[in-house]
This record gives sequence, C-alpha cells and structure tokens, in this order.
Amino acid sequence: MKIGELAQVAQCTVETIRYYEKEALLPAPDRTAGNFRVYGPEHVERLRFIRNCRALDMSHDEIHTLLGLADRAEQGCGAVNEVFDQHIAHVDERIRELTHLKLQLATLRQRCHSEQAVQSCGILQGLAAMEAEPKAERHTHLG
Amino acid sequence: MKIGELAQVAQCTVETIRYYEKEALLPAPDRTAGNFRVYGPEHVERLRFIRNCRALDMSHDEIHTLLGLADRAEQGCGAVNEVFDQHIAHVDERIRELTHLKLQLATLRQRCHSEQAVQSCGILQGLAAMEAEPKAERHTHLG
DNA sequence: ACACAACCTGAAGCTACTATAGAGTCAAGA
DNA sequence: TCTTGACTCTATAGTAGCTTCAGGTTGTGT
Repeated sequence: MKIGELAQVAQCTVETIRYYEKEALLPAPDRTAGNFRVYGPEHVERLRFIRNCRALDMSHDEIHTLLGLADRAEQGCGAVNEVFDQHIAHVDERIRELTHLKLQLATLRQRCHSEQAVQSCGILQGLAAMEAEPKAERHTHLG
Repeated sequence: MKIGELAQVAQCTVETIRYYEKEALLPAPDRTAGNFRVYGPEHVERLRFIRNCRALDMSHDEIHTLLGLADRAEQGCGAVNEVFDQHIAHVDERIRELTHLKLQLATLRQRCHSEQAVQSCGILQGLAAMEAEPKAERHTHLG
C-alpha cells in the first residue's frame, strides 16, 4: 500500500508518517520505480503500535525504547514494564501539578465575582501580588 | 536596575527577560550610554505579573490579552474574568484527559505482572492491539 | 492529451524558552 | 594605566512533535 492508504488505516496524516520515518520510529520502506513509498503489513503493525503509544502520551524517546525492547525477542519484558511504570509516574505527576494549579486558580477566581473597575478587580490584584513558588523541577515530559 | 538584577528579583533568567521583550510582553526599556537595558519599578511590577501568570500555566496569548485589558483602566474587568475562566477550563480539561489516560495505562499495566518473554508480555500485546480512540480536539494549550 | 489527485523533498512555523558564540562594557585591583 | 573578570549585547540554533507550505513529479481517469 502507498502512504495515503497507510495514513487512513492508522488514523494519522501522511506527514506524520514521513516524520516518523525521519525520526527512525518507522523503518524506511521500499520504493516504487516512481519513488513512491510502499508499505506492507509489518509497517501497519508498527505504526499502530506507535500511534497507540502516542495516544497514551508517551514521548518518542519512550516509544523508541519500547520498540527496541520489543524487537529483542530473546530478552524478558522486565525492562518494558519499567518504561511503562515510569510513564505512569509521569502522568501521575502531571495530574498532581495540575490539581495544585486548579486550587490556586479557584482561590484567585473567588476574589472577583462581579464586573468592576479593573483597578479593584481582585483577580488582577492577585496576579500582581502573588508570590510564585519557585517551580519544582519537572520529572515528566508532559506539558 | 540592570537586567541581571531584575532577573534575580523576578526569579527568572536574563534570557527569559530579553525573550519577553522580543515578544512584546515587556516594554523595551531605556538604555545606558553603553547600550545596557535599564529597568524601573514599573518593569518589576509587570514582569512579576507575567511570571505569576506563567506559574499558573497561562499561555503568552492569554497573558497578552490580560495585560491589554488591565492597561485599559476605563473598562470593567468582565473580560478579565472571562479569560480567567477559560484558562480554568483549560486546566480542567487537561486534568480530565490525563485521568482518562491513567485509567487506560493502569488497565494495560495489569496485563503483565512478571518478567516474561516479550512475545507473551501483556503490555506489549495490548499496545499492539489497542484500538486508539480518535483523539478529541484539544481545547487547551496545556500539553 | 490533459486535468487532477496523490506523491515527493526541503524548509519554515508553532510554544516558551534555553544555550551557544563572539563581541562589547564596566568596576575593581595591581 | 593596565588587566582581569563579571556582566551585558546581538544573533542564531536547538528543544518536541508535529503541521504547513512551496515547488516539483508521478499516476490515473476520460
């Protein structure tokens, strides 16, 4: 199949597929005489794997590692579990961060309920006066 | 004060300040004869405002809008509240997304508890077989 | 033969910075 | 006065994961 068909099957764009090839997540396929990429079932499978990982917000780095581990059939899956657990920890941390943020935002929001002059708006005052906590180091690639 | 001192006061780097100036979040200050930037209290105040907004994960676009609204003293703060509420909605949506993700990850994680051959690892099987839901359009700038 | 869709490459744009190179400015000490 | 070193300046490239665009080639249907 050609790239457009693969894109349809995998629910992504043609550009994304070419990008994955450049990033060495997808192996470079054979070409037709006219230089068009030709994909087989193995590419479909690999791309599906990648897209599923991305749907779970894994980074390319994490996916790269997983693919490498999955390819080495002689080894056990302990390392796989480790990567996976670390990713779960990333998600957990980001949820904690955002929950904390939401609390701050809600507190600030309470300071202005009505349409007032900007000078007396509690939100703007709060934004000017707040003492931001020096933000913790990120241990997650999730934004 | 010069840029290094401002950076210390505002808990950010010198480069960040220059970047904000280029992005028109901070007005360009006067310069010394030797071409060094010179800042006054109004810059300190504005930069503190910006850093606080960033600490709340607002985008530069949102901050830009807020600054514009705060500068127009003749208007009420209704628009400010609107921007703020929208940002809270962004955070909420991202928390929901990540919570959903965490559930999927936990489900997948249960499929492999021990060190096995990669062929029989439930996580890898799951990643290959999963049918990713076509991801919803993002209404948030939060990653 | 011709239109038009699908494909190709390479480069730029997005966000919010961070990092680097190479040069200029300034205050203090010898 | 000279030098050292800290600080500043501009301009450019890199980060993640794509998306978009420009400009050209290939394949297909009529």
